[in-house]
Amino acid sequence: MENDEALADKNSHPTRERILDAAEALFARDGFAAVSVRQIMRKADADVSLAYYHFKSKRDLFNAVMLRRVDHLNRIRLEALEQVEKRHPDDLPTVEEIIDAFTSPLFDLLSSEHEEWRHYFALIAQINNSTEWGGELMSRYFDPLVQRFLEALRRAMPGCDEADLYWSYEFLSGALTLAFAETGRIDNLSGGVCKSSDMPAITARMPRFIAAGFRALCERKNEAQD
Amino acid sequence: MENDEALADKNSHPTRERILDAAEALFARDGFAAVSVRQIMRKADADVSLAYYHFKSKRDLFNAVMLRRVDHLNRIRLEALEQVEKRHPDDLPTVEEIIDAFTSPLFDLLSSEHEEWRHYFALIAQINNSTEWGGELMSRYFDPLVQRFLEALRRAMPGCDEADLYWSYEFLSGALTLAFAETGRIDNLSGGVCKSSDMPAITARMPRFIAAGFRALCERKNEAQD
DNA sequence: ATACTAGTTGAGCGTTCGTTGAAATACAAC
DNA sequence: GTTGTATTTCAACGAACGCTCAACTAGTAT
Repeated sequence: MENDEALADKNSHPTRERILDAAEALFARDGFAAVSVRQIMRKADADVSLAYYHFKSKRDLFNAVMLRRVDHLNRIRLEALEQVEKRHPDDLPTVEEIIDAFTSPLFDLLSSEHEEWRHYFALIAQINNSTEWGGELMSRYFDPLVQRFLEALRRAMPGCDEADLYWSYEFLSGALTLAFAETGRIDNLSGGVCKSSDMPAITARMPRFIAAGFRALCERKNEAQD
Repeated sequence: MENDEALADKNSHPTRERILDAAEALFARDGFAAVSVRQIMRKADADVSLAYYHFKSKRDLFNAVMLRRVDHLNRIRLEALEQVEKRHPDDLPTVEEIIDAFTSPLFDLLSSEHEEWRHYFALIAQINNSTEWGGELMSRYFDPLVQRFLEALRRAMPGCDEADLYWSYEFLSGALTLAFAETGRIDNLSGGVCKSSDMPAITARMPRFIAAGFRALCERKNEAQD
């Protein structure tokens, strides 16, 4: 918040993208309200008023930061699901395979050299857990894709109760966003045994954990419904 | 952010508590940085400088908001765990029972008339998913209690891998905080089938979902460990 | 009544906020 | 070169920020 970080190379990218990169990194670390436009432009190595020339306002800049990545994210996740379904021309994909198609594209983005996505996922975690923006923004960006995945899950678990399915997704969403936020909490709790940034460790565990949860809730039969 | 909400009855509570209540509600809705001290004191119906008399700074006020509830929270959760263990003088509690002891005290707080806790949980959700504060603050407040629960889980799942256990808790933590944040996301996604504020619906589902996840990760045997 | 402390008030310090407008530059097409 | 458009610079607006200080009131004890 106080120290100016390494500022962007002025000739490496066009100004508009440098602003988006700087805003993404700062919003992700400190949140929308805690970051000033001046701070962003200092990091982007450009004049303050350029933020209002390329984007109309601070809020619109925030939206632009979000929209730059959300389309690509939705596309590769949809492709992963279609890939899984193509692998099952006759039978149906399992719950594990569907959850894996939902999560593994994110792992791929973080395992690669693209540091940029790390900031984006930290930002998503903040928004998802925000009372003021969470419900509306996350729905606007991701609900169509999520509905597509829920449809696949309904087929994998026929007769599944609708409320059970939606709540299961809520639990998945919470676990996923926190794990990707890399807050360092697990580093402290485990005394260094686990590291927030250890993506392979998450890849190996989350689909199994989440799929078991879905099964326990949505596949239960002949039981009282609270 | 713009409209001043119903301000507190000046004679109902002492000033110090009115400030804490107002700060809690506003921090929970808009986040630490988005709320000004003036805004808080307007809602508390008290002069700005009283915030700096009763608390030293905005940041210290925030800490006071947190500390007011965290002790009570840790105490009733510990009691719930001890209650479960007392119910098993000879054998061990099941994973479901331990998870239930971890979560059901929260449900009780929200199911009762105490609207105040609702704000607090929304605040916790923000902090837990914050890159800058999440790791440190959450550990400081909750790690001793969490360690106590993890110990019980180790006994319930002997031979459990340590990393599996810590990651399982990370998933639990994410699912729990999002569900309690009541962001309204599930209302949108489900088209009204589910409601964020429906605590009985969560009570009936979360322990089962989470316990199944723990079991799937920590009870697996004779498998490759990536 | 006096003295002491806890609590409250209102004015205002210096700084930063989001945002804007006019002037300057860059770079293309004619 | 001239025109035109896209981008950049610089200075500044009013408003709000976190915070402080000296004065004032309320209550309690001597």
